[in-house]
Amino acid sequence: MTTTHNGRVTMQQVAAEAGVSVSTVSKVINGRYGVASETSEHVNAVISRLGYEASLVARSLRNTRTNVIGLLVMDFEPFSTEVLKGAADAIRGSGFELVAYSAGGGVDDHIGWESRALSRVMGTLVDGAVLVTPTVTDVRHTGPVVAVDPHTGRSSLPTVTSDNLQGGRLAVDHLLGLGHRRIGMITGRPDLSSAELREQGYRDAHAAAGVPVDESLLVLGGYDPEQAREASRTLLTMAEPPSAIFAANDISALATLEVAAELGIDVPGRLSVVGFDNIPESALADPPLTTVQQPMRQLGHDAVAMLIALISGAEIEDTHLTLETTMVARGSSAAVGR
Amino acid sequence: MTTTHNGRVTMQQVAAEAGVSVSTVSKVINGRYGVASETSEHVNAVISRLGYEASLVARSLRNTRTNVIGLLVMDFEPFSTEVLKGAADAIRGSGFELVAYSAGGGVDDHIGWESRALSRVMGTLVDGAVLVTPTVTDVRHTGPVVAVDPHTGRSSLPTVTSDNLQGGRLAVDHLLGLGHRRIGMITGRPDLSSAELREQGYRDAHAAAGVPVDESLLVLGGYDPEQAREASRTLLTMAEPPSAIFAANDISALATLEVAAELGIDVPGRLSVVGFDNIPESALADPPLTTVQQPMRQLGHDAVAMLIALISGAEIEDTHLTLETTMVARGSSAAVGR
DNA sequence: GTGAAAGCGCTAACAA
DNA sequence: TTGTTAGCGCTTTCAC
Repeated sequence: MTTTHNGRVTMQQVAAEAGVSVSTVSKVINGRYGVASETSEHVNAVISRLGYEASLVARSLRNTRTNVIGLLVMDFEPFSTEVLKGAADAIRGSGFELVAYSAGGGVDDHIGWESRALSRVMGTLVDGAVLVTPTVTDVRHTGPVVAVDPHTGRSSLPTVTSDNLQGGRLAVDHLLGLGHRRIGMITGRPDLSSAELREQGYRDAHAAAGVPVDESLLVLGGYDPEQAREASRTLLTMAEPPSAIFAANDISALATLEVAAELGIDVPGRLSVVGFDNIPESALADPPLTTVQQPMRQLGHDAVAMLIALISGAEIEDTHLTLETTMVARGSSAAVGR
Repeated sequence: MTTTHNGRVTMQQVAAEAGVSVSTVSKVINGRYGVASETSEHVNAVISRLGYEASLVARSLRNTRTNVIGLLVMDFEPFSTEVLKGAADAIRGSGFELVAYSAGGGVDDHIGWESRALSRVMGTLVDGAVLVTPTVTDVRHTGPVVAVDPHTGRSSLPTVTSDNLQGGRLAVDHLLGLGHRRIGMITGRPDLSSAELREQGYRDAHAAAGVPVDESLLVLGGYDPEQAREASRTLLTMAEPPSAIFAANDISALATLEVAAELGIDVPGRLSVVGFDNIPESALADPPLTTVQQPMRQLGHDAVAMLIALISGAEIEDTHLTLETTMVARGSSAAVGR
């Protein structure tokens, strides 16, 4: 009995043990016709005795179809894991399996990680992929792909996203309604359409209220906690600091809360903070974060549903889904000067 | 130029385009010696022009080492995704990539999914795997494996888990301290050591306080929301219902909260509820859930760290890590009869 | 310095 | 009904 480098049981070994050829074993496993029921039973017995299971990799290499869907993320942070939960909801009972793949998040990988990840898995490991916050508009078309929270610009990819413009307005209208007139913004990842639109919502809200925008109050946060800390510090140590800050995502808002605490600034007494996403962690903050809720799980769910339809060759009427956002008022925002 | 069934660019195509052989392309990619720098440059140019990236699958099939670590879960629910976040933390900068694989969660897959998943990926796709809440004590040893929140019984696998006995005691001591004497328990998945120990903690706390345990007050919840709803209903519609319920995990506690609301039972006025895990969602509940915090991300982090050490062939002193739990009092528990 | 050939574990067309 | 063979995309001897 030949043994592989590692302990894995291969089809070879099953065949040898059962005294048949590999192809017979293959036929038994895949339920192909033309195998004597006796042989079949015997082979199955050997299979379960040896605990054999076909290698996903070898099978993928050979077959066009793998029945595996990939969810490609740059990193497993709160947003992408919420999307993942939704994707898992949609996978259940679909006959597909889900593989979530993190490209590693190497520094130089920041741009184009999705093309690389896609090339590595598409067509071999997975039948299609969901890309979460990709850094490019287009990927060389290698198979069915759906983007969640896509890159700016007209994308040729099917996309699923939240109504970020509306969300941005919601957040800033909330603050304006509380009497704030000097509202800082920690902006998001400039390459993502979501960040662009949230900022546009900020501007629209100001325009609608007739409040001029002070450009110095917009600081880049890049959806990144470290950058957002910097940005917060910049805003809060200005000569004339804002009385409220709208952060483009919850991670950034949470960073703002930390910086405010470090600087001894009372929230919401002297500073109101509003985030975006409503990641589960936001409710745990002190004070609990006021934020714009976007349906992250639904994003994942709908993206997978669309992808499965695409893989099945269905005609999709609308390949650009936009989901609603809602305001969630918690303890981090209050009327100005209260 | 040969084209594959799907749009993927293969090494074949790169070789053809560059006018060299596949093996030369392979050498260039892997930085092997014995390639003219001129050729190398040319090939690299073609590679980036075509956007080629080696297929993870084909490469895995050929190589023993893949530098990919697998995290195998039955389903992506709050607990496993928290573990995943921690695993991602540990992966960063390690040189490994992370693939999270959900076995699909088919009904008949409930037992033994991990053996199957493991066979499918180990030795080909991944160099080692973290198993989250496996249903078996032992897996045929196919390579480095670490279990998080393992099965009951002495496991031959390295494990990382929380101090569930202490956690169970913490929860019930908390309730006893509030004056509760009739405390129901919604138990967890009977095959998991965590569930067993949490229940033991419940019993120990009672014994220490000299309060007898009413066996009819322990109902199976299986860590499952649906089962936990049933269990809650059973407990709350008893002739003499408990004044407090300790649920073996937050998912179950959240279900209890729902059932209580449906039955018009005020929490914490007439019923106190304590969970276990402190998943982010627990703080969002109404009322916010009192719970035992276990370091889920740390579990994932430590499991991956141990796994990497194992893969590197390091000698591990202690292969059974146990992490501390702490009590988090929120709004769902209060003094009895208040 | 380069390419031809074998083989990783599997499936499918074809022969026996 | 069964086995032989070729080949999926890649890496690695080993000739040239």
